[in-house]
Amino acid sequence: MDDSCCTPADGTAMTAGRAEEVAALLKALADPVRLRLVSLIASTAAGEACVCDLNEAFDLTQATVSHHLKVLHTAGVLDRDKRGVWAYYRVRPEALAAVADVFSSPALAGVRA
Amino acid sequence: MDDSCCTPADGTAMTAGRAEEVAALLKALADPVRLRLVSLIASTAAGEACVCDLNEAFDLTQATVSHHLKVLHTAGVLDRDKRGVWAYYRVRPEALAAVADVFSSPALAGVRA
DNA sequence: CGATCATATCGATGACTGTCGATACCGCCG
DNA sequence: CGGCGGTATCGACAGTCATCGATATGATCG
Repeated sequence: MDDSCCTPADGTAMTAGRAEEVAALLKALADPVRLRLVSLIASTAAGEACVCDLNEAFDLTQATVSHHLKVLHTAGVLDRDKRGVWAYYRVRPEALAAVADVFSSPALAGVRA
Repeated sequence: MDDSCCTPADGTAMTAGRAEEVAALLKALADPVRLRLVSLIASTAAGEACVCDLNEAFDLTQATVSHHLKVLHTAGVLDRDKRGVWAYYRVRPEALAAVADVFSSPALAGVRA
């Protein structure tokens, strides 16, 4: 009867609740436009970018870019700072680090060779 | 006229093409069920799991679990290995490492404090 | 105050996606 | 060979999402 089929999990796996959290964060980042937005903001010398610049970087409506920024902000990836007429966004490094941690953690990446 | 508003990007940002690639990978992972699937498989002693186990771990139809496995396989996150009647999936560590790398890279995470 | 400009919000629309039941495919066992 | 059981695929449906044009909000300038 060899091994029926199963190699049971050892309880190390991610809980359903944590999976929901991580999925929410990933969903915010799983879009080409939003990835480029984050990348653009992160690559500025000041560590922040104003919406006027971001609008011009894409072939999209101002409404659409604003929507993407809102999604990233709601997910905790970006911080908003309105100064005068202009709005500035900056990256929250903890959010990105959280993603890096999940996929560097032995529980996931540590599939021992 | 102070600083009109802009802090221009320095060309370090992610290209549109790369953003598409990364987004495709993230989209495959940005789902609670799929995250748990990957986690379950990665946490097995053998580094692989058969579909019969995975089906029982969720309150979902066998068709739905199979669909999620296909998405992960197509995205390059999982390897499939059909042995006899049973199908075994294992995690491709490179795929997860790729995600970890993107979000550890100075271009994104290196927003200096 | 009124005009103007930057940004956010709203409502609509077309595309995509997670889920299901049903069914097809394919090794296996008797 | 015929039936059985595990897995993948198909078609449908409901919910979500990216995008847009139009409009609201709110700060600045003349």
